Amino acid sequence: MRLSRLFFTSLRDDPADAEMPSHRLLLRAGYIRQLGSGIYSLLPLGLRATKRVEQIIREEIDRIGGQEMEMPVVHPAELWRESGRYTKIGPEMVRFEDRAGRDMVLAMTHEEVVADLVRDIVKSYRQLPVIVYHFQTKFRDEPRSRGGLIRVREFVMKDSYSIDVDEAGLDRSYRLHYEAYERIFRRLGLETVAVGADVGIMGGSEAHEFMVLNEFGEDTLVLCDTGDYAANQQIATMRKPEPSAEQALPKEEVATPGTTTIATLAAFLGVGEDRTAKAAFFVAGDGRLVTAIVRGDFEVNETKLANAAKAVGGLRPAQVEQIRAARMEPGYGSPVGAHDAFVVVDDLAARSPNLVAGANRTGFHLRNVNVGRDFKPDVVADITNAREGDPCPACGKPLKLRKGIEVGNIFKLGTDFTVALDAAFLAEDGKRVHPIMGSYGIGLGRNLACVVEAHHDDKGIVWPAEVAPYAAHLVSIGAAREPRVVEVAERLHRVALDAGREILYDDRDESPGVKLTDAELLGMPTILTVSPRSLAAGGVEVTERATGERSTRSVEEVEAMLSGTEPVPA
RNA sequence: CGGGGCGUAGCGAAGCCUGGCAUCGCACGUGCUUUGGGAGCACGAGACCGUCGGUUCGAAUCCGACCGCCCCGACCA
Repeated sequence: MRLSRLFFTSLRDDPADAEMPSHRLLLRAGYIRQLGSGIYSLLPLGLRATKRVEQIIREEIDRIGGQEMEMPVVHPAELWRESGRYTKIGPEMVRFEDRAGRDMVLAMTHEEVVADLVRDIVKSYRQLPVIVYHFQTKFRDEPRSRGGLIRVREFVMKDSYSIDVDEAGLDRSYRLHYEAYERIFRRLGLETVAVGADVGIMGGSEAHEFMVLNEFGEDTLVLCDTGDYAANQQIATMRKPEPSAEQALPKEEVATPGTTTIATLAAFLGVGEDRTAKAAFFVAGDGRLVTAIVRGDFEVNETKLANAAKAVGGLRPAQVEQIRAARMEPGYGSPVGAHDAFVVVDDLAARSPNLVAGANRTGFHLRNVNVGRDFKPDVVADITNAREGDPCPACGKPLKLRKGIEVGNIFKLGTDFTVALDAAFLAEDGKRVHPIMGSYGIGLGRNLACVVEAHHDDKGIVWPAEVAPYAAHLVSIGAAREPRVVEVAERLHRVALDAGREILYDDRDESPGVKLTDAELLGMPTILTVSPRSLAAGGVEVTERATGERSTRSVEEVEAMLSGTEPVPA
């Protein structure tokens, strides 16, 4: 590909609103352009790199028996009503009507369509197991997109779906994907850690997220150095300290003016934060107020809380009026004397005696509050966030908190979708059975961005060979002065083309500085420089982008490399 | 949705406070020179100053509303 013809332009200056290296570099090097918030065009270079990511994924999913197909982006809303997600999912799903007034949605994911196809096609256990997958556009109207390609609203995802006869089959499909993902990320040059994760709107029983550690990551990971524990903070557990063993003392009210936070309260009373109870207020799907109580030295984990309070439905932060309606006072709140609130207490707080808790009266707290004696919890569960340094639940060593970007996920869905759509097959014993599904996603653009995050330097992108849009970047220098430069460069380009291994050829009439700088910015693994100087030195200067290592090879040698009789240097 | 910030040429910015000819660098076009690390000179093209409304003799500048984008939070497979 001649750079003079390529639909592309590089930017000399960093775009003002790009913060992450991948965003900055993909923009500057002419791989992507933004159309709107969270909506990007892939320019020719960007598409080529994405196709290479796609091909790696395709090969690895094919290898575990996946069958590629393609499902639509626009779905009849009816299908989503059948699964129950039409109402369960909020405004992140785009809904509209077609000309006939039928309700339609833009696909956020494809479990419904797969279940619908299974209902149509799978009649017998003999047809299972099956893994199907496709690369398809998803649209999710995220409340906030960010980080260039890291979090967008429209993106292409590889989503695969396993359909199995029983749990053992699902375990196998899940394991196959786990292993395929490890191979995919290794080939992409990404170091990942698989963490246990919340199942979210997918439902089901088990999920892992493959995470790349990155300071711009949106998820917090809880990791143990020994490698025996890794989980998303949303579900991470830890060993909790043993509360002091003491007798329950009589409750007493104490004036604590201006202490609306645990820190100010503990300081005012001269006690540790671990001797206080913290209240957080939410409103459940059914409108009830949910009060979460944790010890003051811990924080409420909303995912765990939502799972513990499942009985009352999804949670939203409560308004002041709603808290007061339940006879509690924000800043000085506790379930003592409250009414009509669903109370979830953390297991540690429940076991900790004589805590300081809100008196539900501005400027006052209660000493020696004891859960069970002074108020009754509806649920006692682990609802706190793991903290840096908390003991690992597996081995007791201190846990670490790290930021990560989710590059892939795998879910055990179970039979939720097949039951909802009544997709069933006849088992060996003649009984109607709902197959068990799994779903497995990898976002292409996000992975591309993560590759750049992991493979760049101060000059530009440094593509791993497997992802590079072109294996080599040929630069001609001094072409105007020396006809032989053009001759050699053109011949090398021709040779590569004829061998079906197209390279990027900078034939532009630009200064050497511009061309070399662009070559480094664009990031192909090998830079081939043809100039009067290189010809005088015996041929073509070959630079490995990753190491900066340079050597001069004869024209014939380079021709051989490009025509494939020798591997293309990488 | 809450908090903060920003919208001036393709990119990056100044001008706005204190109203009075639309400014700079890079990029772009033409010509000459130059050619191994973002070249030089000359000439040139390119902006309804995000949109709408208001104030004013006069608005990029002041006021109001709206739209868009970025960052933090909430949210999220």
